[in-house]
Amino acid sequence: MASQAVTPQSQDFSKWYNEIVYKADLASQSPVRGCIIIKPYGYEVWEAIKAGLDRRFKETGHQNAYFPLFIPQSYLQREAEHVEGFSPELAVVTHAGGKKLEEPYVVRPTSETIIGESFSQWIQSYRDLPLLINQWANVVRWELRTRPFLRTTEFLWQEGHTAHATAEEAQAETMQMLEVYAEFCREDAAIPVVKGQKSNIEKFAGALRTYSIEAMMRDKKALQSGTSHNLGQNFAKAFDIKYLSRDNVEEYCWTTSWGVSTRLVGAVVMAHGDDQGLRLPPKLAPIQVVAVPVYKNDDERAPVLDAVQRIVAELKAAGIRVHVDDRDERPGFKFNDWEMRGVPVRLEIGPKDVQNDKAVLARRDIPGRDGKQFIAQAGIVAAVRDLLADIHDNMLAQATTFREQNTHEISTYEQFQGIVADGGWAIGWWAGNDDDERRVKDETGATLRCFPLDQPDGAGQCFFTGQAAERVAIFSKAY
RNA sequence: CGGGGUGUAGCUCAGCUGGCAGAGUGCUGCGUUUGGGACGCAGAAGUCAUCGGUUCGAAUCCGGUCACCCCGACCA
Repeated sequence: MASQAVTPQSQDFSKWYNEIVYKADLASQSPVRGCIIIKPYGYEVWEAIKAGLDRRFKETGHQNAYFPLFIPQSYLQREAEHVEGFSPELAVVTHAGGKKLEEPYVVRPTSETIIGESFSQWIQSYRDLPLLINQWANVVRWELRTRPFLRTTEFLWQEGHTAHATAEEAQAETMQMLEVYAEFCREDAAIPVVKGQKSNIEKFAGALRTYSIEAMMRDKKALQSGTSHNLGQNFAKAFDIKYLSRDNVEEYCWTTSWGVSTRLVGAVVMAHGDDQGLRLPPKLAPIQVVAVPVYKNDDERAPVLDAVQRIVAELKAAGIRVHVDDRDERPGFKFNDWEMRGVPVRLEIGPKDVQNDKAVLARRDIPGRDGKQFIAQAGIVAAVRDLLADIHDNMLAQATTFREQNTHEISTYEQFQGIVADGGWAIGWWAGNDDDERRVKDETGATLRCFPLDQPDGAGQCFFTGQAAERVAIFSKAY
């Protein structure tokens, strides 16, 4: 049951976020430290995310498979950077079946190693390439600090793993999947993202290059919402992933990996939510339209419910996800309750509407009277369909405007510090090295989110070192 | 792993100068209500984190343990 008011975003954003997660019934706390229980309503949002992505993966030629949860510890050690990056956050199984294991198993933090081992067996010839695999799975990373959906010890995700004959093909795949993520965020989640390349410090342990999509949350912080890695030949060499070329020469493959997780649920909450609660983009909303019947007494009840059932049947037949709230509560309570849960459209039908063959549609993205329209019952399916499309467009536009208003070009470190202190993204020319990047982080709390793929023409002067710079970077506080 | 805090009803918490286990909210039932968070009446609900100690008597005082939260460190 969603209940009463929520802490305003402006007062305490973290508190607001936590309350939304629980009050909108997305998740509940679990007995296990750092883990959450994803409740049916939250899981349905994840299922919609999965469906949207899975369709796109298939359309781009990928197939799903499933690899073991347990990975022999020695596998991780085969790629030097990889093991160094992950060892602090591994959960290791040392005992099983009442006995100490000969070799411990690591609970997968990601599957490059065990999938690489398989790839080395599956791939013999250039004819076996490219190999395009995806896995939907759970992974475990023993994080010290967790937050529901954003960073949990166990989480659900997908990890794509591909092998290619050439460096160019691997790079093309890396960029293609980054675009798939960006397109999904825009078209299904109504979240605008910046595609960019990660700095050396932030790149994936074992990758040649890491790319990410970065989204701005309502508190102006950045959330890395998806990553795509060009792994070069690092894992191919560590796992002996080789093929015989057309010229009968043995060559190492070029591999990629890419993933998004249940963190996306958190992204949806923090990119769209307001002080009334969650706001779900129509394509991901488990319930797109909630029908609330309104009546004063038993005489009014029957005809109102008849009309509701008739309209709901029409909407369902048109493939719209509808729910009738026939609980014995007052309408006002239901309005607030469904707003907390983020349902995009509310359909109200009362005695007056039945009399006039009308209905009321209220949209979640525009509060109050301005978001209400009185329409004829005939043609309601088309009206709802148009409204859902319009809500998506409007939510995307709102989020885009918000991001633009809070992204600032800077050319000096002083300006930079001002922007970071006020919240928001700072974008400027950057030529610093790893140490410079760490210093900026230590001094301001902001990290280099990415070098955007869309770069301005020409060159400039680094706002930190004063050196000539070829690229601009986005810096921000991040989750 | 360092510093601080909290464990009492499903949830939020009061009770802590030792003396019958409490409130708000939620839940169940009945009735009145119903176009923006209604109200009345009746009810169910607890190993007061845990183990030990002091005491005639412990939610309350003392000690140990465990768990969780916040800040820091850590972090695809």
